Amino acid sequence: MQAQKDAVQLLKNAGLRVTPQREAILQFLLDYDGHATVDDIYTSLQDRFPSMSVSTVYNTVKQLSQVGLVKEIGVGEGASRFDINVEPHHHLVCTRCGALFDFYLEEPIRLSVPPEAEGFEVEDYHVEVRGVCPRCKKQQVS
Amino acid sequence: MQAQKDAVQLLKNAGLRVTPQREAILQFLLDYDGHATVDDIYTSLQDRFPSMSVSTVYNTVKQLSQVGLVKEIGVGEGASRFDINVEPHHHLVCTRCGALFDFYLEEPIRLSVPPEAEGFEVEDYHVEVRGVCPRCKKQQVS
DNA sequence: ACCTAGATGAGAACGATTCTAAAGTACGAC
DNA sequence: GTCGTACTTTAGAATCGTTCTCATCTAGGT
Repeated sequence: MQAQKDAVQLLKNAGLRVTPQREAILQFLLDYDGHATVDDIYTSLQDRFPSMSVSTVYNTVKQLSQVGLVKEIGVGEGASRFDINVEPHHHLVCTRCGALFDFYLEEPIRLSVPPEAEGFEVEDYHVEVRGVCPRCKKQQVS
Repeated sequence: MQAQKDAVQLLKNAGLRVTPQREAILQFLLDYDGHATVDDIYTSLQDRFPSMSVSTVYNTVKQLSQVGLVKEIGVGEGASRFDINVEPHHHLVCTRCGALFDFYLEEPIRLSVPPEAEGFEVEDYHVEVRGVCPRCKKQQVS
């Protein structure tokens, strides 16, 4: 019950109401090893919450990301993914199978802002590296 | 007629059939100052091609990007944008108004690939910097 | 126990994109 | 120049991810 307590506590600390659905969704993300989509969450919780609506999942992950408990990552094609790792980090995306890996930059980027964007106030940035993951490289019919 | 010749020539060189629609779409992108969406292209060419279908625009931009004549950029929310600038470059996105600016890195990124992704073959990468553009900063009710 | 702001659920609605199938056309071969 | 065929276009349906609506429900303070 330790892990379950954590989800409840995190919600409370964030000032969010604790509902069974939220608790389950946050707990799912805490336990999930990877980057879950809304559909991953929704289908995985079907057993426990047969009547939960997709809207609830969308609402919840949106709120969780607003309070900084999860991070939304929208890379490549298809659905957004949600990451319990909220430290600034970046992603490798496999262009063959869509697999996603975290990575960190050895040093922050240095950018030269063009004249038209003079005064642009940087909030954060994200690097999306595209390529072929090791597994797909093996299966390659090169 | 110089510009028009260019589009035709580019298509031929790329090994694509030259149709009036393709020529117009490529020409539109060559002339367009910025990052056009499919809808920008579609609505702008309504006058000249009243019966052109959105599918044609999608098909065409997909082919143009396959042969490297344009680059698809999918940043932030909403529709993909298409860029005639195919040099490697990156983007500033305004989180308020969605405005998009090109920028270049002063030096390439250095990344440390995590163990799970050992052997990942990098094809290319794209940096998306989020923040507030100068125009929105002025209008801010801070 | 009660009230009420906020959360949930079902399904409709939406925007971007892809698919389908039928009709049309570019362009190489003759 | 004409012909044939593989490729294109078109219109609209279909799909996918996401948001919206609104009636019902509930968490949590009083």
